[in-house]
Amino acid sequence: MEKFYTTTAIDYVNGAPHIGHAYEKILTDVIYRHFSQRCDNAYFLTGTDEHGIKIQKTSAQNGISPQEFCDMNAQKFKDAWRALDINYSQFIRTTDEQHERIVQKIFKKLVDKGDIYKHSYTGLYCSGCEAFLSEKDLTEDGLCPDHLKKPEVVKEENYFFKLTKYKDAIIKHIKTHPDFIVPSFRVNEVLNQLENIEDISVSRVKSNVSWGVPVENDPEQVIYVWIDALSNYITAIGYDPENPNDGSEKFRTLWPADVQVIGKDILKFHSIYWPAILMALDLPLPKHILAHGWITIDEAKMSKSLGNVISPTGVLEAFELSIPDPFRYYMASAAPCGKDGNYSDEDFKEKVNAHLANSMGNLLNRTLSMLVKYFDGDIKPEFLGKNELTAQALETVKAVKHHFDYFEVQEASQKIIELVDITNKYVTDNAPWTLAKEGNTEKCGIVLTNVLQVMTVIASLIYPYCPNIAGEMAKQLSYDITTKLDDITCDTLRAGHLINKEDIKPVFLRVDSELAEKKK
RNA sequence: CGCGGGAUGGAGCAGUCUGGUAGCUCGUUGGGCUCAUAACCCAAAGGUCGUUGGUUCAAAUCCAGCUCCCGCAACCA
Repeated sequence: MEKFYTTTAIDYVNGAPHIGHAYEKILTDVIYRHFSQRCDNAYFLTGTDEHGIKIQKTSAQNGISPQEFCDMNAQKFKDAWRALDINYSQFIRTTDEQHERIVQKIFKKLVDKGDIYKHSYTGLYCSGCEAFLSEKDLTEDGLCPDHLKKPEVVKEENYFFKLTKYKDAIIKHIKTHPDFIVPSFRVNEVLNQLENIEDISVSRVKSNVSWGVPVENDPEQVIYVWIDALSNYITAIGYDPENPNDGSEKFRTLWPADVQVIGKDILKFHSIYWPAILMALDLPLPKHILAHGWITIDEAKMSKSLGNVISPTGVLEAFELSIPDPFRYYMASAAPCGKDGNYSDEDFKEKVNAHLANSMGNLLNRTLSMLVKYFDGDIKPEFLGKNELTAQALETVKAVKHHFDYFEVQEASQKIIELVDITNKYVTDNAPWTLAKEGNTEKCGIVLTNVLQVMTVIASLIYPYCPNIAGEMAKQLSYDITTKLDDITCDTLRAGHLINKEDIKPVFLRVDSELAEKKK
């Protein structure tokens, strides 16, 4: 694998980031970090969508300019992602100068090509919504459901994109690329939607929406969200519509994206509108569109113990966590690929304590302690070697890679914990403490060395979910956490002195544990 | 009859295509171990696999009907 390019949806900055935004970023970050362990050129784009009527109105209500408002809110997203260790390569804002300039050129190119045309149409306009409504949106009395006002018949001239021109090509693409839409159970939904598509309006009259990218040579029109927001995935990396084959090196290397992660609510735009735009630009389509589900919250439970957990960092604060790893782990393993998951603080505590502290963290801790106790913290060369446990670890690496190939992030995490459990059982079955007492030094050493060797594999595998914990594990194992997955052969452990007693630290303490209490 | 998914021990899920001892994670109870983070290992309890009927020597699994839940269709991450 030479490169891996992944994106998230860009978030609308009208409000503050919440747990749902966070879920998508964590999911994508885990995927990104995994593939960065499998290739040298992994790239992760995220960002914010900042134009449109809502921003215009909200900023006006707050008495500041739209740009100031966007600056303020975009920063909130960046802060949240920093707190969660979202390791994006680039953060694009649709108000970036480069983005706006390229969007104008994309628009012009599509106009020149004839795929965007000007068309006047008559519609039902609600001044409360400041938007056109279709008849099926209205109440039985023909009123706007939100404002209970009768919409006016208004004639407006806008630009339209010839979506229908690409209908057959998109259907064909979806049918010939069954893994284009992930998970596959969404494919039928999209094919159904495709049956009823019409050309889409891609501009707004400036007098209605002024906060947007103006159409070149037609200052009365502003480019609407489809072209503006969707194209961020290519403008960010230097697409040049005037010279696509000679665009930036970065663009030629990275495009097409390997996976674009989005919420299931915007699947239609990413599996129909976006491919059509790309086809119109003669660009290849992304390899996969991953539509994730929602994280639902048991609000009654949440509000009782945690207060407002809507904020992405709320969970960290509520449990006084200094690292985001447990939250990341929980989120990434909360739901099967594409399905909804549920958050509850009870479940969070249970899973995180059981998997990260009791099983994984404690396994490293108990093994290192024995190494110090029985071998002064030394790895003796004669104890290095492979056995059924290390073979099992290599099998797990294979399985995890396989799951990530299908973006089965939860399933992959289960495989990792399975390996941890097997290893814990291996320790208990072989009882190194008994071997030591019996004077069976060699077997004792071999058992401990095998376990520590497997711990380096576990550190690598858990790294995408828990980068800090993995880093701490690697530190205590003198292991290079940047080791590529393909290079894992279970002989990374080196003979010599490994660790002193005072350097053995729990990599993750149970939430609510006594030790954690003492540490405060 | 719009399209699609689902109903499995206390919770969340796998198993259904390719019928044949109902499995996993977490929780509960008992035991073991004593290296470790009240941890780890073992065992047990707990399910007539939504419902009715059919096919079969045999159905969670195949077929038909029914009930309930959910997704999409309808700009919520």
